[in-house]
This record gives sequence, C-alpha cells and structure tokens, in this order.
Amino acid sequence: MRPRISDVARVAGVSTATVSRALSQPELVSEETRALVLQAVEKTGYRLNLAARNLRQNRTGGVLALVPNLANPFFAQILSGIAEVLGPAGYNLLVADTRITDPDTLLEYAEPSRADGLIVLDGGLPAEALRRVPVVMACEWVPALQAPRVKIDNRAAARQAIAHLMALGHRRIGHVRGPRGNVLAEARLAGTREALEEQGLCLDAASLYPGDFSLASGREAALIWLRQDPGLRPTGVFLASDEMACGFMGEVQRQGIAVPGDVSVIGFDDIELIAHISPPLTTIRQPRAEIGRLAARRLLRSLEGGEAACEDELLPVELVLRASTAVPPRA
Amino acid sequence: MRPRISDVARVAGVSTATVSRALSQPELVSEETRALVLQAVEKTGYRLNLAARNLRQNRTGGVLALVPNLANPFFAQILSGIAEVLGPAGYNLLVADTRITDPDTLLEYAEPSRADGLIVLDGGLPAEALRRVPVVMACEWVPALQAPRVKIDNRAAARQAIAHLMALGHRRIGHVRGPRGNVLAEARLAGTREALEEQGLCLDAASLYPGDFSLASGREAALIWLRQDPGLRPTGVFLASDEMACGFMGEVQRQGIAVPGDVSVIGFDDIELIAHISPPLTTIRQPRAEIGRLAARRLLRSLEGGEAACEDELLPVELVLRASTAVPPRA
DNA sequence: AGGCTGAATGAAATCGTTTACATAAGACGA
DNA sequence: TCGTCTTATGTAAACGATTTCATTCAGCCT
Repeated sequence: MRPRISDVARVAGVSTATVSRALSQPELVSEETRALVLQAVEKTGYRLNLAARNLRQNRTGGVLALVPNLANPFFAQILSGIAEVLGPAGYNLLVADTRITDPDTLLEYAEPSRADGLIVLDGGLPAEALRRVPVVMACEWVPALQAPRVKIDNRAAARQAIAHLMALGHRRIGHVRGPRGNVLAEARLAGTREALEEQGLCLDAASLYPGDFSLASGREAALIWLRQDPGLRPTGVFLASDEMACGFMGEVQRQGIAVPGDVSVIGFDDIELIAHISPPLTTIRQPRAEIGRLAARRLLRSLEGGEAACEDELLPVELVLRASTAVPPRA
Repeated sequence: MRPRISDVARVAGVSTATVSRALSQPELVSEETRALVLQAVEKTGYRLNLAARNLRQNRTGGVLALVPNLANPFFAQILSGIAEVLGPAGYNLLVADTRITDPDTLLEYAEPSRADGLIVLDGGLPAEALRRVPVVMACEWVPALQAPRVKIDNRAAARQAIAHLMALGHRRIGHVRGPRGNVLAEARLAGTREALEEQGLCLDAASLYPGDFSLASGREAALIWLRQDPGLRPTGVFLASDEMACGFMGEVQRQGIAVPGDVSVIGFDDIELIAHISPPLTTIRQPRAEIGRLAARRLLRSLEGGEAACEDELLPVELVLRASTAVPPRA
C-alpha cells in the first residue's frame, strides 16, 4: 500500500498537520521538525496524493489548451511555449483537439473541476462554453468572449506583405485567403484589401482565391492561377499561411513556372520548413513559441492574482525576406 | 456556491448514494428515481466534482504522453491519434515535453496520482522513472523497459528504401543517419547496412553522414555531399527523416544540382508537406495517427483489463514513390 | 508576578464523491 | 405461510490531504 501522510506523521512522531506544513509551508515549522519530517518521508517513500490535495484546495493543478488541430505543427510550437511556462509553475498541461472532441465533451472539459484555466487557440468555439473558468485566448480568438488575447496584428502584417510586393513593383497582386469565418483569415484579407486600396488598386474577385490554410488548398489555388490568362493574372501572390504557400509554389513549379521569376510568392507564419525548400519562402514571421509563453504567463496571473486587466497583448511580426519574391516579370 | 451531490439529493428527495448511482450506474436505480434525479440535476445545475471522484476511486482519469519535442509535427500527429481514442474513453490527455521538463519534475509526472497511465514517445528516458504506472511505448522505446511497444519495423523499412534505390540502378548509396543512441536511428542505419551488404556493397564512412533528424542537419549533410568528388559521391541518398531530406534537397538544388537528375533522394516518415514541394519526395510512410491510436488502445486495455500481454505491435510501412528518385546519372 | 505576544504544534473538521453494508419490500417456490 | 432471493434504497465510512481553531510554551514588558 502507498504510504499516506499519517504514516509519515507516525514515523516522524508528529501530527499530520505538521507533516503537511513541513512539506508545503516549510517556514511554519521549526528546523528540527522539518528535518525529522523529511527523513520520515524518505524512509517511508511517501508521495503526495494530488487528488486529495486538489479536492481540499478546490483546484486541479491543470491548464487545458483547446487546439483546433493537434496534428498541425503550427499549434505544436505554441503548445511548446505554453508547456515551457506551465511546468515550472506547477501546472499540468492538458490538451484537447476541438475538432476531434465532440461538443458535449468539450463543455465538460471547460470546467473548474477539470482544469483551473483555459488557453483557447480556436476562434470557432461557442463563447458560452468558456465562461466557467479563467480563459486566455492565443492567436485566434472568440469574438464574443471577453478575455485577454495574445496575438499579432494580423491586419497590419498583411499590409506589410502587400507593401513588400508593391515595393518590388508588382501591380497585379493576388491573395489566397484562409477559411471563411476564421478571425485570422478575415483580418489578413482585410489588411490585404486596405493596403491595395491605399495605392489605388483593388482586390478583384479573380485575384482572390479560396483556401483553408492547408497545403491542398494552396495547390488548388495554384491550379486556378495556372488556368488564368498569363497577361492578366497576378504576378505576386500573398497566401494567408505558409502551408498554402508551399502547396502553391510546389504546384506551379511542377508546371514549369519559375518562382520568383514568373511569380512572386509570400506566405504567413514562418514555419521552419519553408526556409529549407527551393527557393526559400519569403514570409511574415509570427513568434509562435513566444505567443504560447505569453498566453501561459497571462493565464497564470489570472489564476494567482485574481482578476487581471483584460487588455490584448499584441506581439510584433517580422517580414522575413527570402528568395521567393522578386521584381515582376516584364510583360 | 457550486451545488453538490447532496443538494441534488435534497431536491430529488433521495439519498446521495442514489444520486451517485443514478448518474454513474443508471441500471441500479428504478426508472422513476432516475428521472427524478436527472430533473434535480437539471434544476440545480449540478456538475460532478472530478477531484472528489478521483480521490475516492483512486484514479486520475488522465493519461500522460511524454514527447521528446512538442514542437515537432511528427509527434503532433501521433498525439492527435492518441487524443482521438482517449477522449471517447473518458480519459484526459496530458502532455509533457521531455526536453523542456526537468528530470525531477518528470519523475513526479510519471506517478499514479498524476496519471493513470503513460504513453512514452521518447526512447531516451530512464527506465526506472517509468515503472510506477502502466506504460505503452510508441515509435521510440526505452530498451531497458519491459512494456508493450507500438512501432514499425524500422530495419525492414530502411532495407526497403535501399532496395528501391538499388532497383533503380544506384550503386553508390549514401545514408544520413539520425542522432547517435536513438533507437530509431540505429535501427534504420542497421537496415541500410544490411541491405547494402546483401548485394555485396558496403556503407563506407564517406557515404554515412551525421544527422539528428532536423532540417538543419539535412542541410549540413548536403554541404558535405556537395564538397565530395562528383565521380565518387553517392548518386542516391537515403535520409532517416523527411525533415532532413527536405533540408538536403533544398540545399543541393540551390547549388544547381538537379533532383532526381543528379542525385536521388529518399526520406522517411511521409510528413504531409513533402508531397507538395518540388519535386515531391519519395519516402517511407509511417502511419503516425494509427500508431497513436493503437498505443492509446493498448494502454486502455492495460488500464481496464489489468495486465495485458507485453507483445510488440508492428505496423506496416509503405514505400511512397514520388519524383525525387530516378535512375542514376550516366558517369 | 501577571499578562501579553508570537511561534510551534496538535485535534478534528472539511473538501465532494463512491461504495460496503444494512434495510425494506415484493416476488417466488416449496 | 414461511423462508429466500432480488431489487431499490439509505446510512455512514471511507478516500488523503489541508486548514481552522485551540493549546502549549517560552520570552518579554510593565
């Protein structure tokens, strides 16, 4: 049988209260008692039962991350940042994939007896389900939910991407958007529109390609682009995710189109891989691990300090120039 | 205040025992009582306190996955498979990154009061730390630990890759290995050696490149390869991970080498992206999500059925032919 | 000396469930 | 009709910690 706190108490010749204190609030017991207790712990091989502590303290010691797609490397790096902060602070990291988990179960998850707090990475969740515990949103956000958001300025980032293409001399510029309704996709699209309109250009329907952030949808966009009139189609394409940019570039290259000779391509996120393909992809870097760390710290503050201010935290992005963008081809 | 089970009992006019039974073992109470209880639950807004249940039942309801690197998409997909099985079975998925977490904390994690079971994805962990709860190993494995392993036949898979290159006519074949001491890296290297030796060839030192599965190390291997005598260096290279293959191919392409015209490249894993770059990469597909699912099922069996047999589970791999391999260039 | 303070400790209540055991009421066969 | 089962329920004891409150004792001030 596993030793309990009372076994330690007996061996040390003190009460369970003292053992408890010696272990979790050492400054409350005398030095000699503390030594006695630690010795008894060693001797008995005692290990704290977390369920018991959690019950008594009415907490779980865990933080739940709600991820739209665990298989996506993008989120993996955010999780990594979250774990980095949570671990040392004494919290477990629980993860749930919101696409896999059915809505009822999800409701059960976002509950004080499951987790002390929530980090939401999926902007498509129902706000009502998330009101029962402290929440921080990272990257994406649920518009109806009032809670701290740790994110980048997607609109400004998109403008930066477009500005880059225009600075190179591109005038026919296309955009492959993310999924409809997704907050990131909409913000990036809006930024694209704005940047173009400021220069008297406009994003016409033929230059706006559907997409869903996935590789496959980037490829589909390429297929559409390839069918368009070479004299009219965009010479520069901004894609709302690096994955799509990869899919796009791979497909046009296979059809004999040169990047950046015939078309410039710029992505979004700066996932690791795109620096290593040929040509390396120009992109907007998003500090993923940092977003995770910040979100976790923010949540810890809510958990420990009570109610924190609900301001958004905007992280800077960076335009990473590589070899997939260049001046447009001569007509 | 959150309603407790006794509040429900009062409202329903029954005892707490009956409420508990009505909720978790409905077949034990009469139909009318059950209805009464459910009504009372609805009315009071009662939600089960998991900490209390866990304490009483002496379980945690969680399974911990130990991942060597959360930021790696490879593991993300395995996690996805694990989550898919665990959720419906009523278990939480906890994850810990073994590189981030310090060893002491890790020891605390692999503990009955933290998690009911463990899925180990890191072969480099100390076996002693993992003996306190049921364990299943997936992909990688801890040699000293006797526990079920869900994995592929890495050696046979490597032989398959080499056989493919030889069938195309390659005679000078290179291998970029994974990190030293890693069980996967060693198995793939062994398979490579075997396959070559069976055909009277041998893997000489100049054709064995160091690596650590990462993109960057693939690129380094490419730099070495590029410096070697074009008449002597390998015409076909098998890399122990797709990431390395990407790094390798990207770098040689940038130096004007054609793939597969000048050198054939074959990777390992079949991560999604490599099907979309140019040229699409030939590789060995590993069923990642399936590995995760299987490992989770296996663990559930241990948790519920008691001691299960400790046999390894070998999943099939598949040689995926794409465009990065072809006949060797004429000398 | 008496009273007050603060530190160190212990006794016992508490957290919210589940479940072993006891009880009561019908059903059934002999 | 009487035991004997079965079914449905209730009572109360766990589960293993933390924490409130009370107690003891030494030190210090007046």
